[in-house]
Amino acid sequence: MDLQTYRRSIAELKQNSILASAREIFLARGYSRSGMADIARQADVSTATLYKHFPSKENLFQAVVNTCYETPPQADSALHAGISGGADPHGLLQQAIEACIGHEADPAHTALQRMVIAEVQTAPQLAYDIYANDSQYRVEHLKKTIDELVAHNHLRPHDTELSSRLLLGMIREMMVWPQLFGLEAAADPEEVGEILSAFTARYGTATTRAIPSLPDEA
Amino acid sequence: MDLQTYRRSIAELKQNSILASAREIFLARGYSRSGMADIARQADVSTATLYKHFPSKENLFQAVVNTCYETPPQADSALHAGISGGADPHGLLQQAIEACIGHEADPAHTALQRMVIAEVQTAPQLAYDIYANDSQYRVEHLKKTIDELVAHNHLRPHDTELSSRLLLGMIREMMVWPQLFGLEAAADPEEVGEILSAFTARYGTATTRAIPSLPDEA
Amino acid sequence: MDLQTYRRSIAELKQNSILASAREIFLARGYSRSGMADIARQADVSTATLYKHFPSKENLFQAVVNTCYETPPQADSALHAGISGGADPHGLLQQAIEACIGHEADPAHTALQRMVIAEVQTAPQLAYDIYANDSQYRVEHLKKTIDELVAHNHLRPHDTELSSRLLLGMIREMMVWPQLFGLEAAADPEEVGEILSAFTARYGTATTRAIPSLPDEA
Amino acid sequence: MDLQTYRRSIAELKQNSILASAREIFLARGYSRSGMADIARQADVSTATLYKHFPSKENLFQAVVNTCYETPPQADSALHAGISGGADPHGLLQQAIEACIGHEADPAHTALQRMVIAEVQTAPQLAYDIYANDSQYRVEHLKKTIDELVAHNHLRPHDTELSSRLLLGMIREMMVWPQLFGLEAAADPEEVGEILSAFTARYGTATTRAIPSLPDEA
DNA sequence: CATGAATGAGTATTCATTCAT
DNA sequence: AATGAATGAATACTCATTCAT
Repeated sequence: MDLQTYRRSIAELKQNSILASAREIFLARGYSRSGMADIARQADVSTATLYKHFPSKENLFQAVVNTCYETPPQADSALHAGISGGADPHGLLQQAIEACIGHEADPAHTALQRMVIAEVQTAPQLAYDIYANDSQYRVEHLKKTIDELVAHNHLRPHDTELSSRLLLGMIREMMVWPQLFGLEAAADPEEVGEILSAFTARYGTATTRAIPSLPDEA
Repeated sequence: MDLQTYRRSIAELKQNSILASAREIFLARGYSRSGMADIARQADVSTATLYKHFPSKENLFQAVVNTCYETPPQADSALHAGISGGADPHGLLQQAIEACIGHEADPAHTALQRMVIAEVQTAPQLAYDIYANDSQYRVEHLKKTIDELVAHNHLRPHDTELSSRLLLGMIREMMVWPQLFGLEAAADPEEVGEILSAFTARYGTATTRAIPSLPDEA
Repeated sequence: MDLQTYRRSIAELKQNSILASAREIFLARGYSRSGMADIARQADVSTATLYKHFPSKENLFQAVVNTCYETPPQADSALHAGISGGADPHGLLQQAIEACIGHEADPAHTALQRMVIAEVQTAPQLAYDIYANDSQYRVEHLKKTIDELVAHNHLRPHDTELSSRLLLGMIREMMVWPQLFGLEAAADPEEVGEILSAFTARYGTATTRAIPSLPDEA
Repeated sequence: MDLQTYRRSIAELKQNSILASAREIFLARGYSRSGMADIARQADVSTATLYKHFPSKENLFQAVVNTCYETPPQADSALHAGISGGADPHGLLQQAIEACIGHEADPAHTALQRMVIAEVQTAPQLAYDIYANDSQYRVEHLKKTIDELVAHNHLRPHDTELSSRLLLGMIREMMVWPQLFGLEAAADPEEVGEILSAFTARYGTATTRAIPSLPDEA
């Protein structure tokens, strides 16, 4: 039985090595320009071994994509701590937005999206899954904060699902879209501030709405 | 000299034929799955002729992408006519948004974006150009309307460049993003309405801002 | 010693298991389309064990082919019983022919022949052995009956080795040859009758020869 | 137009070169052990060119098989000349048999049959075609002579289709079967004589039947 | 100047065989 | 002694690009 465990651990090591190699190469070159031989070489295994672990290029690709979504659930304790302690509602929203930016601005994440987008025609299901998973993930994250603020009367009750998406859209326009086309996009505080203002202008209560104003309004 | 003109016209015809064929095939199959031989066959020229006109696949691809942006600037006469005639400001904004949606929802446009995104690593300059051109085009279109509305005091003075981008971001989140991942996305009037409300809430004057309200506000 | 015997019996079991598995797979798919891994899996042993028992694919193939010829010689008691009891000589010959057909029509037998023929260039000795073994087997079977009939004066004395081969040739033309090429071949009584007639016409005595006549002979 | 003819002639040369190379390699090694690269190399073309001419290995194989059956129709003038001139009926039959042997004993023919037999499971239609074509060809050839002899009362009227097949079966047993298994088989005059005798014993008229007799008959 | 035939360097995938445990 | 993971060499097939005519 010891042998089995040993072998399993070895296999896991190799598999991880392959996945890492594949991830790197796929992200760097895209799906079709990545060769199985290259991936194998970089993972220090033979192509045959590679195929023992992943029966096809597509399969390997999917596995790579999946590993990119196995992110450990990050503690959102800061949020709850803050809201109960009467923390600044603007600060909380801003934090949520910046967290979202942090995720979306990850170059690996962008590269992954590029690949999936490139393979929509070939692997529509994968693209659908990624879209659903990804958008859902981001929206839920934002929505949780927004719902919290609504619950504490810092935002007016409304369709928070939709408002989250609009918020996400503004963030993406600023951060993700340029990156997707290869541009470096840094989070500009002014832009983040304007996004925040636009959001509170629509969904804030009298208090929260009042704070950020247009430059020309006295 | 006549012979030269004749030859030049023939060459132009062939070039156009090649471009049309390449456009169709590229859009249908994506860059890497498109073969030069297929493009040549469909364009009814030899591969050698194809290579005379476009010295490489990448070059041809760039040319194809460029042709897609040589669309004639459509007359927006309706806008100016409307605004002078005291037309409904909400209606005008909505028209602008819907025009934007109409452009972005074009499947060919989406396919093109997919391809350019897929080739960012290979052709970063092209991707940059497309991003700049495309976003600029859409933003300018929206900005023109917004500026017009500002000029007529239907919106408050503000950084319309930025507000246009935020507006575009919300539109894209609803329309472009799903399509990019292969999902069908239809323009939902409610969503469009909410986008409009969010925009006017932030940038509208007292009059325009008041009209659409959250359901729970009396 | 007990341990050794035990081990030997285990080894024999495995060997048989491997042979059975290999036989099935070889016959079903042919030599080159059969994989050692598949054979091992079906025999429920590891590939290494398989290679311990049979050092190469070709070796295994030869062993398989050989097992197919280790069929126990079936008792032809019916024959001797019949001939002493003054049984119908035509009936006896017909029985022998039909027994031959029965053997040759076995799909497994045909598949085996196909494989051996396919591998003549690779394993000429094996092919030679099979040819010798197989033809000898069939010829001897027929010859025994023929000799018996000669002994009882139902056929004239002659080179029965040669006549057996001619008889076998006629049978094979009707049964084996089509099957070898994948056609279904059923034993047509008329054809069998004609073979019989042809045989007795040449080798029969006045009595036996007379019985089956050409349609146009009065 | 001259260019076209030139190119066509070149293409034909290459195609023939490929076919010759493929024929040789296929016949020497069998289908599955023959590599397209080897065939291309021997034909002095690139694999890509090979694939331009024959879109797949199977296709090439079929083409090779077909070329083996494009034998020029041999003049059978000897037959008709002979029969009208009152030639020896035994001699005519013997000639037909020997012609048949000549064809069947061709090593290339045997190798071809081996290959087709080996690929029955993969290409059943091809095997069927070859079987039908080949057997039909041989049978017809024999049948023509037999019919001729019947017409001239040298053989009794009978089902010549069937008798041809029986004759072919005897020939094949002596010549083809051993060769198929890799044995050299030479035409033994005694055996041919016996085949002839067996045939005339059954189908000959009183005259023709009488000539060759069993050694033990006075 | 246009052609289409030709190519070489690649592609993913398979398999008989061996080796560390 | 048995395992199953590992391998290297091979396989059929493709494609962007060039060259002789």
